[in-house]
Amino acid sequence: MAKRLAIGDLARQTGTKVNTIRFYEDIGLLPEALRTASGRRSYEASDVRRLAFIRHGRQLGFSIPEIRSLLALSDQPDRDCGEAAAIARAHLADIGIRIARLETLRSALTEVATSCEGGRAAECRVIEAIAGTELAGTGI
Amino acid sequence: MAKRLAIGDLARQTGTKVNTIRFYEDIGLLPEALRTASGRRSYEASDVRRLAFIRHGRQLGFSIPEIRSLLALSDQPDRDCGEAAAIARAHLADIGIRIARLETLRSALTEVATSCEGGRAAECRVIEAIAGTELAGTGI
DNA sequence: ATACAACCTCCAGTCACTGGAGGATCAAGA
DNA sequence: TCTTGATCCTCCAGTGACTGGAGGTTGTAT
Repeated sequence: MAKRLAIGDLARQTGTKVNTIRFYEDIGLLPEALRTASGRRSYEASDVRRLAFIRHGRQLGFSIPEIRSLLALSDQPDRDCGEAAAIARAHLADIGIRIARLETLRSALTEVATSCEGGRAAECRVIEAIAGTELAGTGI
Repeated sequence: MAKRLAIGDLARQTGTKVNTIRFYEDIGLLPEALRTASGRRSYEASDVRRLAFIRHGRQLGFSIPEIRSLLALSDQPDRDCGEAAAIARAHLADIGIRIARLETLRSALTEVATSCEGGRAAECRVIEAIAGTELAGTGI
């Protein structure tokens, strides 16, 4: 039969802490794991993919409700594909905004990081640049 | 004498919530405010600048410990500012990774959205599209 | 004089985890 | 077989960075 993974294996394969996996199960992001006779959680490859997806999504700054809705996309039965497309489009708009914000942030930080020539903090342009940075309206 | 500001004025001038200002005082990011005879906090221009610095730093994604060390640097102008530049560079690297990931997600979702729109029983395998995405060389 | 906005302190809640106590179970070596 | 140490279990408390609210006081405009 297919090889099953203990929670620690799943944790190692996805770079997630064991407690976090149990937390995701608690809040319903991961389905309730099958248990061994002794009560230990037992996983398979699809759990690795789902959890990897969740972790990527979190690293990208999506909230758990947002990830829930992204996951719903692939959980959709085929007949609801139109709805899935709508969800995907809604996220696409959001992602465009996020990318734009991060690019604004990147250029601001680039200026901040490159302007320091070393030396005394009194002349440090990093601090000046942060003091003068306006990111108003970017929603960051 | 110089004009003093109430906490609400400081809040408006810096786009900060009143409770957040009190919180920053609690954790020592802002010095303990002077008080009026009736016990209300009273601020001056330097507090506006310090709080603006804190808020800008937060918008740039610096943690409170990081902001604390940036503030310490500008409070002690004789120290070396290489630390400030290092903090900024670390954030730049992180932002680069996030932008790359979001762009990957964008193209995957575009694929999902367009294939679903085709009307056929599309395969909305969002998890595989994103979970399997490896960003080589990002260290994650 | 009376509203009512703004202030005060203190505390609880949010989100997304993270860590630890206290106890059971498993796998490997002596 | 026994023992040791890693891993697992549940449950609960703590973190970071706020946010909001209760309950009470003060300032100001009419």
